[in-house]
Amino acid sequence: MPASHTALPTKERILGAAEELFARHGFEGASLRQLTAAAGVNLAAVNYHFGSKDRLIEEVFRRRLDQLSSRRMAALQKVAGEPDTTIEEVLAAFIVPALELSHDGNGSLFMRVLARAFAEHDDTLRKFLSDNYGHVMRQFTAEFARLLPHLSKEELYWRVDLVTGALTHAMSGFGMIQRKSDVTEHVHREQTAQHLIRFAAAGLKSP
Amino acid sequence: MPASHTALPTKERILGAAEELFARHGFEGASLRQLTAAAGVNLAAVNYHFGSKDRLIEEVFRRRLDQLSSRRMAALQKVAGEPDTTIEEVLAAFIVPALELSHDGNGSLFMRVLARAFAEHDDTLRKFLSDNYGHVMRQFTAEFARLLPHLSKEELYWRVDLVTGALTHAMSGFGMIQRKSDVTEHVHREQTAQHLIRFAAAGLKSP
DNA sequence: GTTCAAATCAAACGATCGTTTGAGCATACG
DNA sequence: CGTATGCTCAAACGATCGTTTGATTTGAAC
Repeated sequence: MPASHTALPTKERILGAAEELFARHGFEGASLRQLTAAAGVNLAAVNYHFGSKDRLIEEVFRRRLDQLSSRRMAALQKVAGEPDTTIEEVLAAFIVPALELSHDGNGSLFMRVLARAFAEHDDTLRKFLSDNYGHVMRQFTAEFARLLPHLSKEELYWRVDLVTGALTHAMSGFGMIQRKSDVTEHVHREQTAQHLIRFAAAGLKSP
Repeated sequence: MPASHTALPTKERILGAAEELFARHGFEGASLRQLTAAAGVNLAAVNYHFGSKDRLIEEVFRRRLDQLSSRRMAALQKVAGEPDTTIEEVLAAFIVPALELSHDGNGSLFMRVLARAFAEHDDTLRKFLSDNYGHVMRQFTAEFARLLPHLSKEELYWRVDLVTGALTHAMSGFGMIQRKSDVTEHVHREQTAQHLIRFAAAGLKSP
């Protein structure tokens, strides 16, 4: 049981420290000794609570992606299939939940972890992400296909891949983009979303 | 001196194996023992020829980026500053040399190494890349600024960052995109370049 | 107060890491 | 031939890795 003087239970503290160290040093670069020291827990706690380092990595993804995916799906359902839906609305359903995550606690660190997972062409990790969250990408692609009926299947996949690459890259760097002190965080997030949506929409719609 | 029956000298064999293993397993994930075994050389050869693993990593970048950067700069010089230059021409100067590299031997593996370097926010590596090859990015950005005078500095940086993110992501996956058997490699490369250029140009030019 | 399971702990496991050493081999030059 | 010189090699260095163990502590149930 968790000690009462600690703010968070051991499991949560490990997940938080893991997210930060995986973002900064990669999955292989961050050791369990650094990680447990940063979390203020015993070395053996990782294997006790998660079973192994690989399962801890999966839990780091699960904790954030469960929420992110369901928010994206919920936002998509509001516009999917409607007769007057715009590309920009679908992109907003994809981007805004990720931006909300980026501005919530250590969420921006998680976007860096996600960008690493993209760059690592690790088969095990890709299969885990595809099995558990692939349906989200398929739903969005299907909606883009409906709104861009003149594009061939091949052309559509190309553009969706380029959009996700650009957005993942951009959002993994959000921690560094300084918000000007004369705009509120909410306004800043709104402006960022507009940047990304305009750019991605132009790329998708290009003739 | 190299043994006469081996096709390549030890240094080249190490660089080739390093490129492949860094692409597949990352800089920390690929060990010198895997690496030297794959190259068919002795473990100590890395430290003898390169001094350390970190210096080997730098050499892997240097071998490809020296060529890539000079080709990009040469292509840019042909259109920079001219009165009738188009965005598409500047993007071609950036993209085509990278595509040529991707289709040359293990070049596509190097693009994956480069994508990893983007994802790793490692300060040492970023400084090395910025110090040695940052002038290329600055030249291209300056030319984009000339062709897109209505964009604010901030807006321009945003879009250039999104373009490089999308392109690096896309090109790191080229090894997997299957060329249809009824098109020659040259035609395939041409088609790929047109995909990327159209997408990026639309994003840059969006109002 | 006793019991019992969950949680934490220090310590050690074998494996692997990057790096170094010193002997041995090859070729080129005197 | 003798001898430098460039290179390769097996072996070992200390450090660190993920994981496991067994004892100890904790807190609630009875």
